[in-house]
Amino acid sequence: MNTHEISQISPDIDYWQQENVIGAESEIDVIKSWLEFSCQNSENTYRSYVKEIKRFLIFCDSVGKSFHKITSKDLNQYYTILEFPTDDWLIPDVDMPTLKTQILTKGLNISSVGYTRKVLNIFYGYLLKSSVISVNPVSLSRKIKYEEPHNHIGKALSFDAWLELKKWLSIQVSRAKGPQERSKAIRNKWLLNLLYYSGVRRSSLIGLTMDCFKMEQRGTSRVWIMNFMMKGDRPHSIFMTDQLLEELKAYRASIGLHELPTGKETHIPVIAAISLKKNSLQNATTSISSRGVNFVIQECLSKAAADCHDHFISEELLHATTHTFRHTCATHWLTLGVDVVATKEHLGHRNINTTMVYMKNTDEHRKNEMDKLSKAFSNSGL
DNA sequence: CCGTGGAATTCAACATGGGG
DNA sequence: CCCCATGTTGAATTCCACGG
Repeated sequence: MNTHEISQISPDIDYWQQENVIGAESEIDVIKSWLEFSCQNSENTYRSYVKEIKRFLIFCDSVGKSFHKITSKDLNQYYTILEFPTDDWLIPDVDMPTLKTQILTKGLNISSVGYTRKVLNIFYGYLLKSSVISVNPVSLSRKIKYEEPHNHIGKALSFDAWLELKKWLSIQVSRAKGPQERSKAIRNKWLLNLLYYSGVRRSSLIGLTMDCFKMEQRGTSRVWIMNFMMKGDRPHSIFMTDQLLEELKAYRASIGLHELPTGKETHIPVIAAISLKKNSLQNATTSISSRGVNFVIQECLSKAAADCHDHFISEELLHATTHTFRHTCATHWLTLGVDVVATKEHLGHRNINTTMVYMKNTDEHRKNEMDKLSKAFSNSGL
């Protein structure tokens, strides 16, 4: 992460005389303590914030002000630059940039400008709390309005598309030529099925070992569960469906392991990286990287789409990404009639509203529920 | 109870590096 | 020297929580 060291950004430090309670003696100090304060839980957040603050400091420099002197008018100008950069903010097509400000390849999407505003608001909020400034200029700057995407529905695969993909994955295994190709097909089939049935995020999968699968006593019955880490460093566990367990067994059998995890397999990755040198899945000890997951999935999807004769399904597959499988999991569960609370627990949402977004057609859902209720009534003679 | 501030993550284009 | 998986990083999205 040293490419993101803050100290590389702004070598000229103003004489710092702000009164503050964080003990900052320079601009860099302030930024460092802000990052430390706000990004305790996540490398990703840290990286994002550093990127934003880096770009913002270049802007501050261009208007000849230190960040604690920036006005909301300056900020409005900054938003405009980001969305509609003038030539002195754009990286030239042919030559190397001559100006320090030539950092943009194109205007940012409005949602990204909104994101920038949010991060700056967090930053200036911190400055306000630490009495470096007395008014937050961001809160007085122009609001950035944009449509929240939130159309999860469009981001899930249809039943047909998933079935097509699942079938395709199996065919790849049976048609594979040579051990290398076969290993890959087996691993890919397992990866996609795991994503679909478990609905976990890509990041939860990285570095996971077979020990994450355990049989546990829950309530009155014993169930297989899968343990992993969620967003924000939170541990989470899900109940495994029979289908997921079957896929696990199939995968383990195909690489010569015991059908079910023994509990002492911290050296066996759940999703293995297939390197060229040891071309067998059996010996693989390193987990796939996050970039690797994307690569593999993109490859599968585009090939499956090419092999598919149905134009609509083909399009669906082409537009899917890793995260699509999480959406697909949620949407399919709810459509198949799993109740919202169970789905919420499975996905690890803390707020039920998040889960509700996946409930596609409320009328259809209500109708189904009414049918269920009618049946329950008549079965119990009420 | 919902709108928004805040936090954490995924996406994708380009860069890199080691093995055959 | 090429191939392919992995790194890097700017951009875009997703999700949580809390206060009016």
